[in-house]
Amino acid sequence: MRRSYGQYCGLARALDVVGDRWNLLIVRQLLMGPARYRELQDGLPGVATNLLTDRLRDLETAGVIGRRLAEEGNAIAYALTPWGAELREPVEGLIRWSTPLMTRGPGGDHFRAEWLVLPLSALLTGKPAANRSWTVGIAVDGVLVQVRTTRSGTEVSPHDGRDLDAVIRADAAIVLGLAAGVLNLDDTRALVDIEGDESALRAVFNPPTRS
Amino acid sequence: MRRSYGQYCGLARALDVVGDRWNLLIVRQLLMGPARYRELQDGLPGVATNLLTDRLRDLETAGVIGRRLAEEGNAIAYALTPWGAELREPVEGLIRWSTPLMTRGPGGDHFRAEWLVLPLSALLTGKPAANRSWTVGIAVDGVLVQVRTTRSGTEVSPHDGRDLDAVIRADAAIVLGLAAGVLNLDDTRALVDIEGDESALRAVFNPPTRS
DNA sequence: CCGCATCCTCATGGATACTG
DNA sequence: CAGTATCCATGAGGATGCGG
Repeated sequence: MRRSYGQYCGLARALDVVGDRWNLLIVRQLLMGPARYRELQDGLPGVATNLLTDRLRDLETAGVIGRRLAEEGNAIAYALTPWGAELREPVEGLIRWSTPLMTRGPGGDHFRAEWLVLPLSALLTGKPAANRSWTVGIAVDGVLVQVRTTRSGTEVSPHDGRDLDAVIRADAAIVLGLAAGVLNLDDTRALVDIEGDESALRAVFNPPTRS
Repeated sequence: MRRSYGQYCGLARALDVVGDRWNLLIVRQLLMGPARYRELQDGLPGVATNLLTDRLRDLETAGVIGRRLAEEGNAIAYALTPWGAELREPVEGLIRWSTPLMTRGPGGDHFRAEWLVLPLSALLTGKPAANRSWTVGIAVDGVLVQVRTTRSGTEVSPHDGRDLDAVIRADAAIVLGLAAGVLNLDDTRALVDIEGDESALRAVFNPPTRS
């Protein structure tokens, strides 16, 4: 663990635990589900193996993650503890805050379509619910993410094979702009490829009752 | 700025901006209002002057804070930009997450009563509103923080001199436990000193309709 | 292969002294 | 008061080794 701030302040103590470099990105990966060491390394381009090991130990000691035997074979899987899973709220808060940084586009940065699951969840949750259920697919870089809106809320996940009312194919920045509400479908018509029932996409991205 | 993660991911880009050591603690200080260099240094025990200067420059370049002339004299004051002020949400999320780390008590850590304003705001906001307005004082280490509940919400600030319906004097850990709902007034009777209308304190700490 | 541990280099952080 | 300058300790990042 990096040197403690030594302050009796909630933010300082939270950062003593998850403020070290890579820690919150490890949590991001595990918020999408348990993962093995190799999967974490793949999802965190640039992390050194010694750092990843160190951070996993630190987070385990602090009670944020746990190690257990993976489903298949006798390998190790890492997963969030219940307390660790509660980091979803501040992590999604930071993701919402980062919207101005994301709508600039990816530049030369690494990108994995799986990284869209959390931002879409953070941005779409809390929007007014549609008057019926819709399941739409968002295709970025050949990866299909699924958004399901019901009257009780919105959930985002990798595509599980179920029927989709519509699919939109676009760049990540466009998708995030649509989800954040800084872009709308009409303005981006030339930049997106739509199949299926377009009203489903409107229900997801443009809340039905705006006025 | 520390080396970028180089990931087109909202969390990674947010951390590229505010993930460096001390950055979020500087934001914490500025969430309580604009401050001068000296005040920041005082509120961040242990920070080296070169680091504070570096971080202030980084945050200014990124658009999180701004410099302007202070009210008095020709000194410089630092303040959050509108975008920087939006960090309140993720910061309060981290503070709420840190509750288990805080109820252990301060240990040997530095403590300033002003640091209670944000946690109390994060923990008390969103609790069911009382059926009338109350203004209570919370005295820790001789510093008086004021909590005002109205039907429209709860606001926390340093005491501004107005009349208080009640005052509670206790250790910081007790106060945070009460605000987080892991302690209640009846269990901590021996550890707190109460003046004034106790029902005002119950309205603030123990939501009126629990069942 | 997977899951690390070790070694090495260099950038960064921290403490202190100093200056316009 | 509001920072610079300097020095040293620490941590990050990359390469490689190695047991199961």
